[in-house]
Amino acid sequence: MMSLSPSKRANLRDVARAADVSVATVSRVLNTPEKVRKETRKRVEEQIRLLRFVPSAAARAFSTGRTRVVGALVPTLDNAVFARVLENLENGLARRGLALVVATTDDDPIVEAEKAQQLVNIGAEGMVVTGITHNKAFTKLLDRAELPVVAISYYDPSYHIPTIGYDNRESARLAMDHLCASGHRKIAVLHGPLHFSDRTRSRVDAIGAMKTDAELHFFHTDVSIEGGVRAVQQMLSAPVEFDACLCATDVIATGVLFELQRQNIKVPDDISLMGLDDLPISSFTNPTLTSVRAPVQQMGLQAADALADWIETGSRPQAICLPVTLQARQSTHQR
Amino acid sequence: MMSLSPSKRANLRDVARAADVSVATVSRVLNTPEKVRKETRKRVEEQIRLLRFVPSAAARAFSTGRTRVVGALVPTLDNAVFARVLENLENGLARRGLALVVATTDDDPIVEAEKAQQLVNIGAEGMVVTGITHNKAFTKLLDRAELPVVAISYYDPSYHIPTIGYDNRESARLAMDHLCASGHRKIAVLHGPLHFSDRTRSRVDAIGAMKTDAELHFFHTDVSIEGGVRAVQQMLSAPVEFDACLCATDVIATGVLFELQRQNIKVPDDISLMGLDDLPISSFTNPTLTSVRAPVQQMGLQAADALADWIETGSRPQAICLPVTLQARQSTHQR
DNA sequence: TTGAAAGCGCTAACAC
DNA sequence: GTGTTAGCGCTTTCAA
Repeated sequence: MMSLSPSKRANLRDVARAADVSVATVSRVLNTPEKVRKETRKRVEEQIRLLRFVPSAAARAFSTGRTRVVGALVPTLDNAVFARVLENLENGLARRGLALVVATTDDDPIVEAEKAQQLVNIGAEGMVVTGITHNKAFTKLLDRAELPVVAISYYDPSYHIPTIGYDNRESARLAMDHLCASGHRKIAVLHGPLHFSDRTRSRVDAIGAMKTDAELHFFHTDVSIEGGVRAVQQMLSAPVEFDACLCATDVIATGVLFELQRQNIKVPDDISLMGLDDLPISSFTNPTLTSVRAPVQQMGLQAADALADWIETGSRPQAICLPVTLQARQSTHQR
Repeated sequence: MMSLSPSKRANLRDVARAADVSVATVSRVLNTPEKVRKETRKRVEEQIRLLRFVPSAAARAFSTGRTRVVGALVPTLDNAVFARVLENLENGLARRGLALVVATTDDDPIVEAEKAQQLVNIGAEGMVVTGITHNKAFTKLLDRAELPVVAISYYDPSYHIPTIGYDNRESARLAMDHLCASGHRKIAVLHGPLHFSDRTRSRVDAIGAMKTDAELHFFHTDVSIEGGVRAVQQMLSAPVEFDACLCATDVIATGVLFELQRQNIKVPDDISLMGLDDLPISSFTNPTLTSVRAPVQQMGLQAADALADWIETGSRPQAICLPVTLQARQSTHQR
């Protein structure tokens, strides 16, 4: 049997006509099959197959007002910590029947605002953003669109968007406490760009604000293994002999470790090294890397649930602060 | 001035009414502002602001038939190689005004088929899938939906979906050639699950099919750093003294390197080590890790362009085979 | 259990 | 440059 308009995709009406039922019935077969008499249903399903009918998602979204899509704005996927967050966000959202659109911002608020606009344009029902540093255009957009939005990787209960994250300052403090308690007094702090990343800023600020008799020197580099490698040059050419190096992320710390080893500088004998975030790799380097664990898995899942609840019930979630925990390993030791 | 129906979001008609123009004019202000007289436009824009009007993405998608969303099915984000592919896919698609929905499959064809259905349900205009191993439900779905779909990370010009990737067999062969040419004769091959990943299968098959007088032993483990760590135990408890270890991915090789070092086994003096994929980390380990580069960045960008072209022009792309290149580094040497 | 019909909010063809 | 209007394909009352 041939279709009469061979080039066009079949729609509900075509199926209804072919099965000799109303469009309402076809719609029911699709959405609430149990409400349709078995014979009728069979007949409709048969025609659906024959006509290769695929319901139009756009029409459906239009009719129901739901796209089942939410967006996530993250700085990059090229850092394992965000990739892991996303993996868990996606899993959590999928369970709730929501699809995840990923947009990378490179930690640039302007790009972020643009991509956020795109997310609104495609009809995202909610959004996950990273941190609490956003520009005016972004804030305005959210305000207009009135979307459920949660901010992750940061905790600030007073922020106008619910934050579901952890205390970056606390994370840095735990690290410093660990280093100071084990007798380190000359500490190099290596971190990524401060300008756009509030995570980095919080960590570095917290370190600077601590009352300690340790001598602190701050070095700035890229957030990448290579960034860590390069930072070692800076650190070694400083007029100080450091007994510890604290990196604002494990990614940098990994690079530092590799470069120190390459230069035959022993960790932790010559210098203690620690990172923040606790990536999976940190458990396996030689020496294993002391770090402070950021609860990315929980964070991804809880953000997914909170956002899904918000979208479904309209009730705005409370901010959540997940605990960070020191993971003392071999790369630091008593001085 | 108060809205008369305070609880409902304004639509085009409301704005038109308020600005005393027709809906068409408002639509033009939104889509082709240059076609509207400046004064009129100002008036409309004013009302858009006042009424906090946000165009309905769903209605727009319905009307134009375009969602501007494409989906990507990848095994996981917890492997840097896929995270990098996605990063580049997203960048490439964003340039073309397309948003990327990410769905992870865990390399399970059943999950893949389900998530593909979800992608169709949300109205994806196209899809990127990983590899060419898919189940019946998946194939049927694509057949029905008639979506533009490209397969990445694999090259097979005869496959029914255009592949944009690289030759996994060639990649493995380059590695083996390198090892054999430098005199290695007892080679341990470490790889992830064969069942679902055609990339792994191709690599392992190609190695097995080579004419070589080297003695090959195959070991199976998880695709993770920890998997590499554990595989070392297996390898060492085999009744053979290996002079080389070839890992089907750098992720595993990284774990192997760490564990060998921990056990004080020297790479490459005691055993040569190499991986496949060439992750960024491989350039910085000690010793640096010999690998074969998979062109993930190019692949992501080219897949994005090919898919965007296909969606826009309807012309199906040709398969593309990107070159893989040996990156000889310190972890392998002449025997 | 099924059908008729009223939208949902926008775009675009056409008329003025 | 601007207005009128006919859809787009589905869901969802309300009646029968």
